[in-house]
Order: sequence, then structure tokens, then C-alpha cells
Amino acid sequence: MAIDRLDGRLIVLLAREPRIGVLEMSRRLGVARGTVQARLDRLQSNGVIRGFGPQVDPGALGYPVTAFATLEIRQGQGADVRAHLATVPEVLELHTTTGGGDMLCRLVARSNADLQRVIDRVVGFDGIVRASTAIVMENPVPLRIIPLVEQAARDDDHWTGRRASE
Amino acid sequence: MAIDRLDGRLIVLLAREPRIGVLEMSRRLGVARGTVQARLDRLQSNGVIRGFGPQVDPGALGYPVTAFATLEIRQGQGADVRAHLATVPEVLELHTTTGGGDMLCRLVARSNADLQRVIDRVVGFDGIVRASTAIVMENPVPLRIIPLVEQAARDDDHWTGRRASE
DNA sequence: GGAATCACTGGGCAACTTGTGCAGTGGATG
DNA sequence: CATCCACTGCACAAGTTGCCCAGTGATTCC
Repeated sequence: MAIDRLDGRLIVLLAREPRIGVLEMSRRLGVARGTVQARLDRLQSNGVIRGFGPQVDPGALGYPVTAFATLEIRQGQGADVRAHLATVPEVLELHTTTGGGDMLCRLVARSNADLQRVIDRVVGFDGIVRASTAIVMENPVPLRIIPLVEQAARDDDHWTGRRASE
Repeated sequence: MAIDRLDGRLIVLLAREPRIGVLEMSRRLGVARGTVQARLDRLQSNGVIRGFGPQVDPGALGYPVTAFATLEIRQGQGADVRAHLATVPEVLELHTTTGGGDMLCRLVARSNADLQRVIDRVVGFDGIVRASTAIVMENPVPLRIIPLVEQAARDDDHWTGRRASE
């Protein structure tokens, strides 16, 4: 479950230069190719690395506007609302949360005007009582994982000295 | 900027089976290898595809708790707060927004108790006036892009006529 | 009309990488 | 002490990549 330093370096390396192969990684990390291969397999099979899908920029696709919408759901309608939102392509992710709202979703749109259309489509569903939207202006910290990986690798070291078990 | 059907199919294929090579893609898509290579290059150089970094699951790293925090910032302290938050590994992303709060950030933590530590660290900074946190319980729609890509590819067709094969 | 441009095809070639297997080493475990 | 396991280092066949080229049809420019 936890990762050690080599795992951490591997992930960071992979994050920085995703297209390099196993052989090149082994050279950079100073370990045998088989080791890298085994580590990678393990990281993927225990779910630390989910995959290597292309990171697509919605802006470049023509959807430069991002917003977060907090939704309030009528009791017992949760499943229907989830199913509804899953059918809207502009809904990039959806969470159910504690606190004021019941759900939080990330939306994109072609323009601020288009955002209205998206929100109408999102909210135009019976189970949704209220929605409040926050439009994203800037994104000072884009979705990242490297600092966390480095911390996780350090922490593991702290406890065990090196290798990860499982 | 816009993508056509072949681009769309390429991205979807890549999203579903990220480890396949250019040659295999050309076979699946029924086009020449050089075409796939040229398309991929174009998609990357115009920013539609940002990269192929590994998708790391914070849960598997030992951070199973996700939360969203809405922050209210003291006027004129925005830059300082951004810099502060960027140093916290548990801050996975940060947006400045319109609406009630001034910023919205995604956090992870090792446990609900640990979340308190993270929030304290996030909020323990002078420019932050108030924070309200929503803990994620479920994630019915994980971050996705395929439906949007498919819509964008369809829309492009609508305007330009079908360039790509069936 | 005619020329130039462009995306795509299909082929070839050398260099490289991958998947796989295997023997050997050293540290940890019981 | 015997065992297990991660790791190394080597080897080989098969496959892939990067890069080249000539040819074709469609579109655009002069």
C-alpha cells in the first residue's frame, strides 16, 4: 500500500517524462530493467497507478470556461440525479459531500453564455432543488500529485527504512 | 483547435488503452501509421493532449479522504495565499472563483482526523479569513473527459463536414 | 486552367525496446 | 541453517519506432 523511495522516484520520473520506456527509466533510476518492470506492475496492480490516459485540456477542445456547482438534492432522489448528471458531457466529475450542499460537480462550457445552457441542463431535473455556481477565474495550482507522492515516499522511509511491503 | 472524428476516436482509443503504440492504433483506426503519428503530434503541439502522466490514486497512496474547501481571502492577499497553498502537498488543486468564496481547493488526507491537521495547515495563514469544508463521501462520476471529447468531435463534424472515416 | 499545397497512403530500413526466461547475489525471516 | 524474495545482469526473438520516400486525390491560390 505504501510506497518507498524508489517507487516515488519512479512515479515522479514518469510524471515528468511520460513517454520514456522501461529501459530508459531503469537507466535514469540506476536500477535493473526487471526491477522497474516489477515495480511498475506492482504499482498498477495495487492501484497506486490507475493508468496513463491522455490528459486532455478542455480549453483546447473549445471549452475554456470551468465552474463548480453545488447542488442541493431532494431527499431520496440521489440516484436519479447521479444518473442524470452522468449523461451530461460537460459534467467532468461529480462528488457527493457533507455540508451545505449535497453534491459538488465540475462543469465546463464554451463560454459564459454557454455555461447558462449547461447549468440549465444540469439543474433541469426534478430531483435538484437548488444549485449555486462558482465560475473559475484562475487555476493557480492545476491538479497535481507529485508533491503528495514525494511526501508519501518520504513517510514510508521514515517508518520502514526502505522497501514497501504488502 | 477543434477536433474531427478521427481525432476524437484517437483520443478515446488512447484513453481506453493507454499503453498501445502508434502502430497498433493505426491498425485499430484503419489509417496509416504516419497519419496517427501526425495527428498525435498535432494534438500535443496544439495543447489538446497535455501529456500522458500516470494517474495516481491518492487513496492507494494512503490518503483516502478527499475534501473541497472554500476559502475567503483578505483583500490583496491573494498572491500570498496562492504561494502558501502551493507548498502544501495535500492541496491537489486550487482555483480562484467568483461567488461566495474567493478560492476553492481540493484536499486529501490520511483520515478524517488527519483532515483537521491539513485544514489547520491550509488555514493557518494570515491572508485567509474563513474556510468552509465539504468532505467527499462518494464519487459517482470520477474525473472524465471522453464524453466531452466525443461531443467536441461530433460538433466539429457538424460545422466542417466529415473529414474522418467511419 | 494550371500549379502549389496538404493530408494521407503504403512501403522500406536500421536501431531500439519489449517480453521473457534464467542463473546468481545478498539481506531478512523463521 | 534453510528459505524466501527483491534485485542484478545477461541473452534472445519478436515487435515497434523514427525516419525516409514516392504516389494520390482534394483543395486552394494565381
